[in-house]
Amino acid sequence: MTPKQVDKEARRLTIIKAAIALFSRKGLAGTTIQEIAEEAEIGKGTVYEYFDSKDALLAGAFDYLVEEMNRYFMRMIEDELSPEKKLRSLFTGMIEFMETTPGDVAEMFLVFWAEGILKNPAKNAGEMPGHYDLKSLYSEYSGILVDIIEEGKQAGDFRADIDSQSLAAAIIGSLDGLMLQWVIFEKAFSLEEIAESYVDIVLNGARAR
Amino acid sequence: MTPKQVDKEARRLTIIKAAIALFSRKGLAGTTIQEIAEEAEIGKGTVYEYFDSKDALLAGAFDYLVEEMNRYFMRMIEDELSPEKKLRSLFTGMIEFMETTPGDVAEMFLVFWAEGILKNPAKNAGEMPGHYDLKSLYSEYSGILVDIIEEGKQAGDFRADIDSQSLAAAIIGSLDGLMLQWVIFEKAFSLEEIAESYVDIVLNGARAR
Amino acid sequence: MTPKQVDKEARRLTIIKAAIALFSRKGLAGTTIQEIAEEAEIGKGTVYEYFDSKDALLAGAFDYLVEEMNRYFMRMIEDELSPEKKLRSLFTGMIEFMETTPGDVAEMFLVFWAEGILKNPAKNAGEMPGHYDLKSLYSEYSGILVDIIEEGKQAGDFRADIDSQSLAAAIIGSLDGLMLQWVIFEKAFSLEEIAESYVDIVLNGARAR
Amino acid sequence: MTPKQVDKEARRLTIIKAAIALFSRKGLAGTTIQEIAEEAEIGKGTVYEYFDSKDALLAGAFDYLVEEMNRYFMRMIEDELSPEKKLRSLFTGMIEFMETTPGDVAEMFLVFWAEGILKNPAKNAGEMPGHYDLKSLYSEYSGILVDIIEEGKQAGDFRADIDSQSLAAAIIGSLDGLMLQWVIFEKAFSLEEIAESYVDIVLNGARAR
DNA sequence: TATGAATGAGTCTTCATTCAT
DNA sequence: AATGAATGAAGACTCATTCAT
Repeated sequence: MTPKQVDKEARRLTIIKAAIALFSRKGLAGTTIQEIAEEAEIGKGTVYEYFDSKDALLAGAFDYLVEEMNRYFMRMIEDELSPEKKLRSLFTGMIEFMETTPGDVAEMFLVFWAEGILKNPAKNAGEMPGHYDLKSLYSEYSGILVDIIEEGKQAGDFRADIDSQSLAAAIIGSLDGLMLQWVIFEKAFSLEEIAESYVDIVLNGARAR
Repeated sequence: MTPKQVDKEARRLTIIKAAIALFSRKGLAGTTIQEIAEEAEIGKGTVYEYFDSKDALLAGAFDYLVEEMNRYFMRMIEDELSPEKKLRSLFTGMIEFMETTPGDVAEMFLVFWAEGILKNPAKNAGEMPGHYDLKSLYSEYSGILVDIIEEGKQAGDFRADIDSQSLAAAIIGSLDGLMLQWVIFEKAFSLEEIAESYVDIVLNGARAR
Repeated sequence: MTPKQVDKEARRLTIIKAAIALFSRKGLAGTTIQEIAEEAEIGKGTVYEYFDSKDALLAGAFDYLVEEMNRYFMRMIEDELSPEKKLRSLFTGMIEFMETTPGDVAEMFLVFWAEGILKNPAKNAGEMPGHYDLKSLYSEYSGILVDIIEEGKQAGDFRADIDSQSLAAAIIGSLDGLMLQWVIFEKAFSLEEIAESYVDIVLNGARAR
Repeated sequence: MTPKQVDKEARRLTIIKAAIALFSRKGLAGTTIQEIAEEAEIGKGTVYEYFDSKDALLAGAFDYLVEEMNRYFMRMIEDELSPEKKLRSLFTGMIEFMETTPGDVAEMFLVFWAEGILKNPAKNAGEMPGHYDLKSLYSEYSGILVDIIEEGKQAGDFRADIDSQSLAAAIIGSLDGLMLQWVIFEKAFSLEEIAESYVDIVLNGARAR
């Protein structure tokens, strides 16, 4: 009566992880479904039982990584830390996330950037099945940062003349830019160290005195 | 040397520009040589008279854009400006460059990032004919910035305890991150405005007082 | 024999009817086993409990429809009608059969023709598991017609110089051709009406006077 | 300046003939583009230089065969023959056409019927790139026949009470049904002979006296 | 030199069939 | 007996690259 019993959620995750491992190393176009199936140790057809298309798989990988990232960041921020501490732990959290999460997270985001923007449905009119939304993601994170910065301005920690939106954008951009250089230089430098100087400069510039 | 030579150079450029127009809109994998030929109003075979392969064409586009960018930035910096002015004009120049140069420069850099890193010969052992070198580019720009920052430290404009390397990286990363958000939000915000706040924060944090 | 047996037979029929509904609408190649299972409201695997293969299922559908058709026609002919009446009721019966039987019978026959002839084991040397036999079917029906025609010749109803075989073929061909046009014109004309004129012409031509 | 010189029209025809040879033997679904390419002695990709898809190729085959058929029939009819003679030569022409034209014309029409009706755009809502139109074809031929029959009625050759539309349909249907039986019986009987009896019956039934 | 016709390697995707539960 | 998860063979189609003209 009952068919083969499988933990579909677990297998779905296996496939996503296999996909991330390969996409992050060879890009979307450079990776075949065949390879993903082999990495996940399943048959090629099975991938299609869980994802409708290669693009849907990429979207699945996006959702997975974003959720992981959220888990990390929310933890960093939710406590009773001071606004400046919160911003610092954002950097720390991001670094920890990138170093802890298996697979090359940074490279994977590169892929999300390229695919998400170049295949943006708004630009190239046409369908884009299950495509993820970078804009929402960045808006969401920006909103969180704006709140923290406003809190800091209220508390008198940050200069009152600072535009929260701009600072939020600057911080997010710094994180992205940092990550980008990290992968460009093949992770040859310590992310912690440079992030430290990085955040010092940005926060120093924002600090009221 | 001969008049023919000039002609060839012009056509080479036409092809590169056609390629940039398309790569920046649809990505490398999403663009066919056929389309590039059409955009350049030449035959498909002719593309191969000027470039050995699609990858070589991408490399050609990279070299072209980098040269254009260099022209811009060197002009911004070569004068007798103060170190801080120089750093400011770096942002200004970048924005001007992106808004002036025909084609979607920012998106094109996205492609360079993704392709240049994911197909890095160092990672994927194997030949990578005519592949460009993001590392050298970033090193070069970093070096220029370090010189400016050192000059600023010498002059007492910047805090002495600042690590020039880190600040340089931070500035470059900021530019990249800014550019990235610009394309993510479909250029809906003013690059000038946000860059202004951006550079204020960074320089404020670096300024000695 | 056992109650289970009855149940199996009923389910077999359900599957066949589901298959007919789909094959007649989308063709053999255009229909998946999955769809048939869904239409029959059973699991995909269950289809294979009743039929060894998709081809066997087509053969099953053929046998089922032919039997239904036979039931119809035999009833039309078995009585004490005159030969001409019998021939007329053949047309009537065929029309009634096509309009009464659920599913698109006419389209289904189109599928049988195409598959039965193009995959004829005699032509494409090789096994053709469970393939039905159009030739026998047509021979059988031809035989029945020949008998009726002979009877009519004996009785002086039909011209003596008529070749029974040829007339039989002509009548069967007329029915098929009529059916074909009916589906080509998407059943936009009345089958009854045209069949009436049709049979008039054929019988008029055959009638002795 | 000029590329490889090829007679594109001739090559297109070669491909169509190869396709007809294979489609008529193994059906549409049973034939691969690879096989067609081999039959035409060209590369697989070349087929796609001439036809956008397998379906477009089938449509091309349809157009080709219909044109060939038209050429035949128009020749049969255009002269100063009597209406009855014209109808007779329609049968003759069809037989000649089927026996003369290389490839299995009759089987090919079977494929056109099945594909053209089952994939009819009107039924299965959706695109149907370059699909041929059986309805138009049959309408056109019906129109021609109606004209001939009307002419015959005018001339007093045919009974006045005959419905031209119906007789036209009956004649076309007869031709189709005849053709169908011919392929069902693997062309084991003489098409000429049976057609002769066939047309005798039909025309006899239509003849005024 | 310029061209586009030819090509086949390579890929996504489908789906009939199998089989563990 | 019933099921649907797994599978891989198979095939349509794409496109970078070659090369005859």
